[in-house]
Amino acid sequence: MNVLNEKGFHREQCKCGTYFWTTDQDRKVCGDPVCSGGFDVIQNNPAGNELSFIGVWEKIVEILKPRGYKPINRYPVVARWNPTTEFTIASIAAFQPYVITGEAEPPAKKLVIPQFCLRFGDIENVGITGSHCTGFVMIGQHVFVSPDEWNQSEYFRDIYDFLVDGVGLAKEEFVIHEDAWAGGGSYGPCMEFFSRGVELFNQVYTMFEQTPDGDKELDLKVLDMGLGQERVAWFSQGTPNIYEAIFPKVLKKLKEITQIDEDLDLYRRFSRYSAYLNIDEVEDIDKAWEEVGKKLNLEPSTLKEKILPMTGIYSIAEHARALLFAISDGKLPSNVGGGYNLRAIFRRAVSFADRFGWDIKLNDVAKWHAEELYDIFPEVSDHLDEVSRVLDVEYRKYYKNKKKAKKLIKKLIKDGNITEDILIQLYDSNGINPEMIIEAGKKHDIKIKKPDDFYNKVVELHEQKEQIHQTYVELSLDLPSELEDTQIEYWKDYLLLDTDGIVKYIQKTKVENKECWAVITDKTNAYPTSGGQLHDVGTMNGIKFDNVVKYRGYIVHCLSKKPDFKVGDKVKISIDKDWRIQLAAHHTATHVINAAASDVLGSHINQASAKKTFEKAHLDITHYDSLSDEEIKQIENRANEIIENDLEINSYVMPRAEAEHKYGMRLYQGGAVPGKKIRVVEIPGEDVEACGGTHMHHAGEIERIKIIRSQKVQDGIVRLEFTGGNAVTRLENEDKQILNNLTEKLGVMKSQLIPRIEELITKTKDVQKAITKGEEIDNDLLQLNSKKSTSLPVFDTIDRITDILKCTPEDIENIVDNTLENYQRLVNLAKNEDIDVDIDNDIINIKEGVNLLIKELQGFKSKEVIKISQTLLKDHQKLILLTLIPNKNGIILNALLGKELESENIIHLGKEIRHFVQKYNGKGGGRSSNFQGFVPLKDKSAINEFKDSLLTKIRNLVKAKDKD
RNA sequence: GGGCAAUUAGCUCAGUUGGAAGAGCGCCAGAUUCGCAUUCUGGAGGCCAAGGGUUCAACUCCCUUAUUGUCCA
Repeated sequence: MNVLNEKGFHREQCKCGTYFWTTDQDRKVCGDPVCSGGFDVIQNNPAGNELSFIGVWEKIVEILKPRGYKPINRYPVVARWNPTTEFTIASIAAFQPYVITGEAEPPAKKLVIPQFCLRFGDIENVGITGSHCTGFVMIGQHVFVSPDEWNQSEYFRDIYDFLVDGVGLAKEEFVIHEDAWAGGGSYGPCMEFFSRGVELFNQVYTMFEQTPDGDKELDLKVLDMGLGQERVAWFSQGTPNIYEAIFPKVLKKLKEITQIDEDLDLYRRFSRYSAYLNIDEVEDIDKAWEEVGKKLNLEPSTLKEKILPMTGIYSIAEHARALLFAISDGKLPSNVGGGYNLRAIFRRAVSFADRFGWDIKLNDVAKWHAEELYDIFPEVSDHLDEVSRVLDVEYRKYYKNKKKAKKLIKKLIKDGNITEDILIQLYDSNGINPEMIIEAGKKHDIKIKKPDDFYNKVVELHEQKEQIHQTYVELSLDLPSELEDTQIEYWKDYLLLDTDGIVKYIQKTKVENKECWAVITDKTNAYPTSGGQLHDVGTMNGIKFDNVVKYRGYIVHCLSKKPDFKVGDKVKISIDKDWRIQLAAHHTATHVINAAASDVLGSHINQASAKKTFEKAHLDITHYDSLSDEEIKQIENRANEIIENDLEINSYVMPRAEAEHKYGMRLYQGGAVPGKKIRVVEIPGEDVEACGGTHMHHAGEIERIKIIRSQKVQDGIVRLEFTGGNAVTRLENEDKQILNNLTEKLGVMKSQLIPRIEELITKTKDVQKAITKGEEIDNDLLQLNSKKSTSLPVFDTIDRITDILKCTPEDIENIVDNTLENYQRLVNLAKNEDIDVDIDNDIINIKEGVNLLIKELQGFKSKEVIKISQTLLKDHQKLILLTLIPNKNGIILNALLGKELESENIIHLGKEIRHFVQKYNGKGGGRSSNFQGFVPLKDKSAINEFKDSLLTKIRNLVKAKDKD
């Protein structure tokens, strides 16, 4: 490196193998803290200029802007534009993948960006090691140029000058490592700047890409320099840890509230060794504390007592800042996906506050951060209310879980015998870590051993169980290499149904496990399944195609019959009109719903996914709670209001950079979209999305939207299912049909349906109860006679009925049928008066204090008979009660013992009767006080014979018992 | 994206190898009291999350679904 030689550096190799550059003739180790023995920033701070956190950014702009670097705004931390990552983890992620691949123009050829990033790999180290953060700003120095414009020494000199002139670091103070960096299929050499054990930044020269044919120089060379704004600020100020340097105002407030016994001097000394407490690199964390204690001449317990409260407020402050950015950029804490990381840091922060009994709300801490960062990130102050609401919900969930955990632990302690498996299971299923249980155990003098490799075992548990995902069968076609991409016609106008195309390729193949003839034409208006919208159906020269798929740049029509045309022929492609209009209605409706949900619920609403078919559509939105009926109604009303206003739906195809500049990252609601140019669909003033779907011209064409239902599909994501256009009418007709059928079944008018169904349900219940309890049955219960009526629109009526019956609309008729049948059966039984037992005449006295009753009950269910028996036995505690229910296959036999006989141990019904019925090919069993079973006897006289001998048997058994 | 757990009275939860649905709190009534609190007695309140399967018999076993929670990537 010419520049380095010119500045007086020379090259050395460290014992760890790394090549490095230094001005120090005697230096033999590289700058990594492991090789050079811990951090050394704090002693004799080497930086000449003290820069505040924001000052670092200001200084870099001051030095690099005159040299042609354009300062640009940060991108969101939720990387919607980037299909390779969920969160923005580095400044270069803002330009991945499409700028790097050359598909999209960069905002400027040379730029600097203060990119807030999230990384959750080191959560446990935050606050402890003094240098780790989950959220941090990576200042990017980026250049995107062709190979002939590339000037590596210049880029190196620019950042070198920032370090020497901007930070005021003498060149003797740093060491530069040579290394290589690879990622995303491309790679290049890099230079890492270390000083006193701290890596300040890393400059990567991405110049090559790996291809199957070997390495190739990239058409677009990329400079990727990422500088930790926090680290440089810390370094230049020489504070005891990174946190004191980056948010001093927030820390000041936290220290006021907590009144902690701050010992910065101790932390200063401690921080020299805190890298030894890095969870990732240390095997036994307790031992590590011990060692650090030794070096500081302190007992590990005293050390922890002094240091931990400080790590507590650092963690709280750090996590609150990360949460502030993540939530205001549209990510919600959740139990799945990336949202889980947010929940993890939230809970870690809150548990620090709980452990020390501090009265701190993260909502406030986030607000203070927004204030402290206002000069560099004013945008995070815009969403503070929403952030606060999200945090409140999170607090609620946290405390609910904690309460539950306490209860579980209490129970466990009571039961004793806490095994390793139980510990693992509790952690995995209930989130209760072993430390909590051990602590609780101590209070009750129960020793619980935590296995040494606990967390490894948890990981193992998951490794064993996790299976390989099913991959769908992909289409594979042998396409000629010169075939050009299909020209897309369907963006022009959704009502364009017919178009001509030249056949380019025909092959018999299988698509989604169905045989078909795949046909590719030079251009087509047939929409392939994509962006959550189902494919078109239609005909090609009269031959039906019922599927259309995307295959690389081609659109493949899947024909159901062998085509009679050949390659080179001109064919007419026609799309099914109803199908196309319906899908367009559903797709446009999805955008309308998205806008309406955002209006009603707040700006945190983002699309998580969506699906549009012929029958219905659904949209998954990010929201922290399930929706109330009221909210759903509001969204539906708002959506229909947009339709009534008949706003125009505009679509433009424009360069990606221009679209991003004009509309921002909200564009990527449906996910990342490839291509230099993207299509933007806009409902002016309501919604803008990058979208390739077929859309209507005006919102009014949707006619109306009906939200069918909403459900929480996972924590933080709510699904709205709805229909639009003709599908609403179709659905309405289906529902009308259901209601018509119901009026017939129940013999009422439509307006009386709801009260009648309610009546049916309650009277069925009441009759059943009256029968089983032997109560007098009110005549009113034996007929459906309510005259009440309520008048509701069709959809609302169906909604009400599904509520009452706790079922889906499809099941309504079935359930009403079953309930009616059951009601009729019960009414007949009640009228029969068969249940009234003439106790005095029917009871047989076996001996003193033991009575027997045998009773046949037609048309009852086994459960009902048991209930009736119970009622009867309440008044006759010295009774052995036998009941028979004849049905078409035989008789169901039940036997019960009265309470008084039960204690006298007079007979073992379960065993004895079981033994007895086996002679009749019967089956059954039970306990000493009851029997349930079945005997396959159908003939009346056979049943009577069976009854008699059963009576004799029981009488003999009871008498025999007497003799013992 | 995947794994695991839970779902029983208005609430918090028990329920043994399948064999008669329970407790505490709350609610209602009666007694005690000048009245309230308290205490005592009695009572109401359950499609055991939904659907299917196995079985003579399912809260219990198996499968599917829903909801809630949790852990991992």
